[in-house]
Amino acid sequence: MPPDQRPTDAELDLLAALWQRRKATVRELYETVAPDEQVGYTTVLKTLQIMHEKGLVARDESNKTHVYRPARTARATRRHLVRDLAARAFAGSTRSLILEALAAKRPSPEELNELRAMLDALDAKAPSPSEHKSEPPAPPDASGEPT
Amino acid sequence: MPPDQRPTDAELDLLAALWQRRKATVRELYETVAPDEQVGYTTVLKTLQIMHEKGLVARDESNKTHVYRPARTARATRRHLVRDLAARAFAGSTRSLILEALAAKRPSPEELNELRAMLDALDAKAPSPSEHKSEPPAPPDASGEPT
DNA sequence: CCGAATCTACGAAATCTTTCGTTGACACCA
DNA sequence: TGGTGTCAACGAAAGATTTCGTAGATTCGG
Repeated sequence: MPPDQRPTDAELDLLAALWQRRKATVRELYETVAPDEQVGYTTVLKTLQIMHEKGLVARDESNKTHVYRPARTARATRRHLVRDLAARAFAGSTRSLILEALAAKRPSPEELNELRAMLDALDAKAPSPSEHKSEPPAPPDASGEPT
Repeated sequence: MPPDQRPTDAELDLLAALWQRRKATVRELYETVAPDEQVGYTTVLKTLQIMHEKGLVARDESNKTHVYRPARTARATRRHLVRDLAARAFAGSTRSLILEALAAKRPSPEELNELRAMLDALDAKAPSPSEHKSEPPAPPDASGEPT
């Protein structure tokens, strides 16, 4: 029953679309996703229904045409995915995941400065002991989607 | 035939064990992995055979007891996984993946300095145009496993 | 040489994921 | 009102992954 499963590939495609739109109908998602992936309308519908069962999305059923939205924020899901990948492929080390990500795509000088700024912001706040309670003071969300 | 598939979860467990040992027999991997995961010997064997078909591992068949080793370096596979996650969950942005990873586990001051050093090392080498040819000048592998 | 232990290969069940066809409800409009 | 179109629900096929049992070969110790 853990409401925190890792989305499958097909599910993640839909989540990604939902992160951009905040909310959407099946048809909207179908039209967004169908050009890339090669899927039919009912496939999208069914996947959303499964995601709803799993608690990955919430939906508004007050109208005939249901409106879906992510059950968690993009940030929360993404963080979960990063942690999961760190656990499975980086022996639990988020740090070495970051190092590898840096190597994976060499950042531009601007991005390097941005990252530096991020690091400075992080140790400005004395390394807090509480790993679980408080959110790390929202680092600038560079992703473009709504938080 | 692309020899570059994303390892499945079960496969990644075995790969992780192989990254540590560099090479191992089925039994060794079984004993490594069985306590955590709950799997039988032949499951491990079968999975390795499949991984061999897929080109994820190579094996020495000169003795009756085959010896397996990763077909690619941990770094290459990890980088692939990072890129893949960036593509699927971060709209292709490795940078925002990194930012999320920083938020996921606040690094200690030492780690922050390490990361800073890494950034400095990166822009010391003028951002090379060639994205494909040369490896980024091996950043210190902080992961503990053999490269 | 014999039996026990160990190994690979293979097949197939069990499970999870992805896909789509069909059905019935409902809405719209000519 | 009746036809057309859109919708959710459902079931089930197709595909991928994970699991293990069984069979046959090899090795090893007595």
